[in-house]
Amino acid sequence: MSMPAAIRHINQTRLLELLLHEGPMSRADLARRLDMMRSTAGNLVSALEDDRLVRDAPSGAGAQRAGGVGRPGRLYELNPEHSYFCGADIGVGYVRIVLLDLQARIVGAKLWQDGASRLGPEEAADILRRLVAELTASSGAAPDRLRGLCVAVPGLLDYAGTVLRAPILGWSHVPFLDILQRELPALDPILAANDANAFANAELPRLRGEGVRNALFVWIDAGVGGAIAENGKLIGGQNGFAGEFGHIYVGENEMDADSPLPGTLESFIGREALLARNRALGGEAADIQGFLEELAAGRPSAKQSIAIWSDALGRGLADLTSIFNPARVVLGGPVAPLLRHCRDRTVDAIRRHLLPGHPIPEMRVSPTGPDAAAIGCAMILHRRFLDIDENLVFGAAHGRAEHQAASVIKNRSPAS
Amino acid sequence: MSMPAAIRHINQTRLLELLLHEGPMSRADLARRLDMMRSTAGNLVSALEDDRLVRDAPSGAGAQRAGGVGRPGRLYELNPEHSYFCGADIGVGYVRIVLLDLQARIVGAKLWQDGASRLGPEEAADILRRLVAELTASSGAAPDRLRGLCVAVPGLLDYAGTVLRAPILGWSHVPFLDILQRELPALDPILAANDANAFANAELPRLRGEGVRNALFVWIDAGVGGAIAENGKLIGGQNGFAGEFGHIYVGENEMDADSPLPGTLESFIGREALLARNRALGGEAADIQGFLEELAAGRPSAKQSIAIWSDALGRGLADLTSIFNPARVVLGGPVAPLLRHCRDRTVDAIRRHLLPGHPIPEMRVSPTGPDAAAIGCAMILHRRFLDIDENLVFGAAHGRAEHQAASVIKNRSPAS
DNA sequence: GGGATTTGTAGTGTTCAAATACAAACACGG
DNA sequence: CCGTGTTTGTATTTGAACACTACAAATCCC
Repeated sequence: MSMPAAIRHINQTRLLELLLHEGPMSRADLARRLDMMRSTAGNLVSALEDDRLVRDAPSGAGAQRAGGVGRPGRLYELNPEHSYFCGADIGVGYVRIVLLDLQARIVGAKLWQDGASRLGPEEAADILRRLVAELTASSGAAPDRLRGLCVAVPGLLDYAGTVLRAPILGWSHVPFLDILQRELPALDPILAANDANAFANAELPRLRGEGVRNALFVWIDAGVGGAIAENGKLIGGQNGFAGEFGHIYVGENEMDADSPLPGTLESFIGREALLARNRALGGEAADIQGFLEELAAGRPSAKQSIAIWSDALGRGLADLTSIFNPARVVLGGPVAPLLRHCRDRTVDAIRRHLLPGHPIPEMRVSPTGPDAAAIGCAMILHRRFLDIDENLVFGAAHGRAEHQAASVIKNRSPAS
Repeated sequence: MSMPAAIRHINQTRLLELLLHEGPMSRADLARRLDMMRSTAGNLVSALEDDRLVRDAPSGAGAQRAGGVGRPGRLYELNPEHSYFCGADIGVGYVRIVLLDLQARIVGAKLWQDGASRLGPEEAADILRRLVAELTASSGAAPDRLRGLCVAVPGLLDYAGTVLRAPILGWSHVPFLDILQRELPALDPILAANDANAFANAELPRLRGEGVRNALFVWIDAGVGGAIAENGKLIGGQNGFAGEFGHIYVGENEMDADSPLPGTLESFIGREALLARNRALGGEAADIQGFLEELAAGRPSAKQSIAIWSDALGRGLADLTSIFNPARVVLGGPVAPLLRHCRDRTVDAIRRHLLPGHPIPEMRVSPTGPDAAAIGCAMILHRRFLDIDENLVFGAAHGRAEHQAASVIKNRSPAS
């Protein structure tokens, strides 16, 4: 990138991110926050307004600043209609899809369901094509403003978008990204991501708002996945496999007989493992809902099961805490709400396995609903659209392995 | 940073790093590699030459390019005498210190030893002051060219440079960085680092040269520490504690009775644990050297001990591999050479605890000698001196928690 | 209604990199 | 030994972007 253009790109990006995170601001506000001259900020805003990336904020919004002395400024905001980002989530018997606008707000969602059918990749791509078309139409999003699609899959994906294994779906070595790109040629950036990673991306903006930049995300469903945020960014590892917390060793008394790796976290705290232990102890629940009811009813089997669940989770999180030193742990997925009934025991277990004085991360259950993975996928596209393109600024040499897709030439303005 | 200056800073940095990693080059070479005009590269080189940061490469070096058509270029290199970086390592009964020049070459080293004395922090600072003075003098480094000191400590440090605990030294809650800054007021950037982290910094340049950007470093001495490199950079965590691999859980059959956390990796593979198990099995070795001799002699106790050591290490590395997906694992420290006698068994143990097809990291024993931690400390300073200062380029908002010391205003040219 | 205060904008200057043109240094071939 | 081709290094011009200054516009307060 020619160099003056690079610095323009940096300043544009800083301005757009500021509007995203802090809401409507005037040119003068922007100049102060970005530490530049008002004239420069004004120049940038004018250019961005010409590109329709920002627009006048509706007069009501933003609450003109309180200490109303001097000429009031005109407030600007990101133009939500400039771009839309589509995120999806494929599971057993369902496909979820959501649409975010440039302000990262949800403007629509759809759910396709079909009993217990295990979707094949082509079938999934076909459903996605239909859902994307319906959703953009019903949301009133101009089709040429759709800035890509990202699909979450409950399995292991490499950077090339190949699903190496997704046992729940019965997929193995499926070049899913290639299939998607073939079946949906109209959508330009298409990405595929692991579901636990997508979940983490849905949670990251909240953590950013709270100033938390180092966190662990643990997704507990049938299997156990996760992700690691260091300094606000997720870690990928050599092949994009980083964050597989389900296979760490926590003890000898596992429950899930089907587990290919005995003694691992997943075989203690995954859904089937929990329910199997509960049954072995005399319970009858067939799903998490039922288990929580048995727990509420005070059945000893349920109490004992959740105690073991809690101890295993604590053992695993203690290891992860001593490895990563996160400020927070966010649990997500259908099994995560169990934490609400054993938080103290879990924290105690973590503490017991660490040296005295070691900082214990805050434990949270994700407030995001079942759309979390789909939202996270859309967030990946959204962030990518607004991020600084470090390759262009620093030149390719500076590193940063390419994530999940070839470098997109940054051109936020449409061909206008 | 005023903006044209920022882009100048980026280009200067790219140029200096290119000279560092690839050796002497001409202005035309630089222009090609950095994708800029020859005139621009020439301008940059002239300015850097005025600041004495680069100089003509000695005519012998660099082997004027082969296809000798056209006017030959004058080769430039980093001026090694422009800056020196001092790294140190404090252990039980010894203090090591090394000096690197701007080309990251070792220009001198010193070792202070005194039996088994446990140094106090003030005492250590005092010894360091003497060693630094002696080393700069004997190396012929101009004192005003010394660009700081970084000291490794075998214990847990936070970003403020406080040693929370270093049981081997008997330190606890020691504000070591403050003490160093008070006792060595002449040295400007003074940092303190964990020894395993420092070790990792000594290994990073080699990995970079091999194109490995995701790696684990495991330091095995009395205790077990480590570090994680993601995309070429070490991970710190919320307080700088990330990389404490010694406390992950690997089983019930630990050996070190003194270990405060039973069942952890450290209580299986740390030096005392290994030697204790060997003795329990009939061996007599009092140190690693002795153990290796017993092993070479074929004593069953030693064979059995190293098998257990290997299995525990494999169990721990399997967990870490599934968590991080590193391309390589580098072992360092006095106990690391044991791997050479049980590599296959260790790799098998890792594989057994992972799902089939999961990539197994390459296992290496660090080739760096006992100076590794001190060298790594000096490397931290060296890299910091040559790195792009992202705060100045992106503005403070862009993030990146400050590492180990307040932001240094980038000014590579001395007050000349 | 006048003064204080803040916002937005226009014009000027500076610092870069890009582009171009040209002189200098060498190899090669006759 | 000398011209030709090739590459290097440098001088000059041009353009892009921000910093800075000055000033008009809009509002509040007294």
